[in-house]
Amino acid sequence: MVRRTRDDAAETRNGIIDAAERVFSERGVSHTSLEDVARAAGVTRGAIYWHFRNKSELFTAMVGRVTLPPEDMASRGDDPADEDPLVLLKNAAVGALKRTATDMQRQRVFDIVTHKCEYIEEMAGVKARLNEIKCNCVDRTEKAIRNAMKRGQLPKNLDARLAAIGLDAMIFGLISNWLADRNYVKLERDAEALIDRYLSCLGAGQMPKARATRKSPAKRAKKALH
Amino acid sequence: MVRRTRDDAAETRNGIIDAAERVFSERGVSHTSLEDVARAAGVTRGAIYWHFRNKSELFTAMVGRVTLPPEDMASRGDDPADEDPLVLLKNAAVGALKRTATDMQRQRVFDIVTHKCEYIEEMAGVKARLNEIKCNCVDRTEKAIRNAMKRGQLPKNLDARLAAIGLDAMIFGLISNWLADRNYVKLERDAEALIDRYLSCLGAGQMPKARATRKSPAKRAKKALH
DNA sequence: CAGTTTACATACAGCCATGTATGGATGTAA
DNA sequence: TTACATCCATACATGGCTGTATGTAAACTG
Repeated sequence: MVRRTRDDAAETRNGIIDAAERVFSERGVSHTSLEDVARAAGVTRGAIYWHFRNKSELFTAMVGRVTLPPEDMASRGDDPADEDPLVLLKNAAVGALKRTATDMQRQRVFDIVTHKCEYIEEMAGVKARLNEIKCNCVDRTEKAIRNAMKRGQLPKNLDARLAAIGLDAMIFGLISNWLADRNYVKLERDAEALIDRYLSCLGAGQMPKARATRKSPAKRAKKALH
Repeated sequence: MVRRTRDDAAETRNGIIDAAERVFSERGVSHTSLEDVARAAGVTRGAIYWHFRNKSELFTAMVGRVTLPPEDMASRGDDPADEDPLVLLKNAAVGALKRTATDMQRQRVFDIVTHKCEYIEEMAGVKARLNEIKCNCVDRTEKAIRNAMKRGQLPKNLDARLAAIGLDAMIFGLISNWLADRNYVKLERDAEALIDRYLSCLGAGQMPKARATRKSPAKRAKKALH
């Protein structure tokens, strides 16, 4: 009954979203009532309805609070001034995978987004955002690949668009599958090898020593990395 | 009120599942009531409760009725007797993608499974099946890659397990993204190029002429295909 | 051709979630 | 210090969905 200050109110709001993350990831979005969220947050539905119009808006706020893996791939070599776009792209991809593997909050939210909610018209807002993130991600990956082509790191006749689509699809698939079953792959351990293979493979046609061992491109990338 | 024969009953049952496919893919699984399904099927809830214990069982039956993309990759070169496992694997992957792009029913059901339902304990049964399908898929892909290595189609030091995981993740990611946005990629048109790139890249280290153009491995595969 | 089972439709009871309305206590501004 | 806005709890009304119980006509069985 004690009325709180503005900061306390913000804390309450964050607490509600924290509770929503936990409960949503346990019971799924549409199977959890706002009463469930309220109990988990130690408040009543009144508090939730004060901060959010309904469950949908709470969910949107929850998703909007975190950085999702696709948009986590910042500075990925899509700037023409980048000197080694291929390594930047690799680091961005591996970093996104590893951060996903270690950041519990991002795990929970991305798990909710991929396995614990249903995309119907009511969710058009969140779906639009996710879609925009994805398109943006592919576009920037494509640019990075194109830069790498210009700098001779990748063959000239590569279809940059398809290469970008394939890479992002693989990353998404890896995270999605891993979230569904952590034993599926040791994400943190194998992230670099998986990305390395894909990227170095793209440039296979350019690698003179490629014949000796498939690892050579990866080694080159690793060397350039440090 | 007209009591039907056994065949009519089976038809009713199928009609219910057909209706469930449509309504689930429109409104999501947990947001559709059995009344919705009944109306769409032209029956009452009584008919549904006669054929199924509850919505969960109806959903399970719906999923069990179709062949999902991962298990659709039959005869993929995982038999040691296969002479050209790499081409078999490629055909299996491309075929699964193309069939997904053309078979409306498989599209609907896989879309429901990936974007229109929530995986909570209640769905443990379906989740377990999907997981088994996925593990089985990766295992067989790994065997095919291993066979290709034995036959000299791929380098000896390839990590077959990771290569299989990467390929399956990419296929899953492509289908999932494409179902969420059909403009994302022209799946049917680009399926072969995407798979070709991945597989030919795996073997890049073995290709003597790889330096000339990245397409050479793909060409070889295509030649061997016919 | 009677009895039984099948294949549904209809009717009923009950809960649970939602949204809103109301109350109340305290911060905040004048 | 008063007046108002903020922040949240409580109370209430409502509807929708579920599961089951019951009804019933036709098919099937002997």
